[in-house]
Amino acid sequence: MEGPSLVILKEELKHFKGLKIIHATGRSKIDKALLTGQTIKQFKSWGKHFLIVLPKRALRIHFLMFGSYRIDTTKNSLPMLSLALEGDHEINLYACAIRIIEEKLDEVYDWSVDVMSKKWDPAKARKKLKKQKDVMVSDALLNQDIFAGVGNIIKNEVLFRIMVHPESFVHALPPRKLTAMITEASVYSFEFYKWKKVFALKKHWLIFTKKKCPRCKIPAFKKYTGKTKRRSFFCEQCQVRYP
DNA sequence: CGTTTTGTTTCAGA
DNA sequence: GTCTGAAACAAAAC
Repeated sequence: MEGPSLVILKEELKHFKGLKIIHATGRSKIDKALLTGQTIKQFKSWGKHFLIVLPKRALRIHFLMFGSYRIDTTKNSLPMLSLALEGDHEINLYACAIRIIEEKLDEVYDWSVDVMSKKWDPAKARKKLKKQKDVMVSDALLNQDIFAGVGNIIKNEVLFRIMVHPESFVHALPPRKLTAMITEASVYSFEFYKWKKVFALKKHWLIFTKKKCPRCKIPAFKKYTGKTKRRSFFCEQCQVRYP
């Protein structure tokens, strides 16, 4: 689940702010006794981390690849965590990694790294990218310390939009391409968010899972690229490879 | 029905 | 120390 999906979840849950947790169950090994009786102060997100803020601590939910949730309803599988709230509400979290954060969130998270945050700082991303030696752009975009929230779909779409080959090296990008990559990581995340909300995400994919290039129509490539070895879809003709 | 995947952490071994 | 590959985790689409 990529960053924009968590922004949507935050919106879906905003009316539960201020409600007390009556009961917590599920397969997660966290100490659920720490949660009962606590009031939900806020829902936040940092990249792919979904945060349920309680008075003294926070719950950190990571949905990984296959995580999902249900609000006021259930799935057939066992939830990793189920929160029964006041007013007969419930939040069910499935196939996710859950941790309790005892530290202050501002000490744990640099909000300016989140591409969808109001505090997103492209100049900081650029500085970090300048330090990346022998790193391919397809790995750099997935680096959560630089582009928190960007996942494999966003990576592919950003690289197609800026017409850069996924196996290009960061240090070889011309300055304007580097700027475009940083800008588009944030811009496309907001478009992902907008389309996902109206269930029209796939419809707008230009290259991800596509068989041919929408621009020049030649067959698209699929390759597991970089150290992260994640799927990259690209056009060998349109997307320039910077060595 | 086996394979694949919107992801990350952990750990053994080099 | 530091890097890397594999395993672990989990669920549903194809």
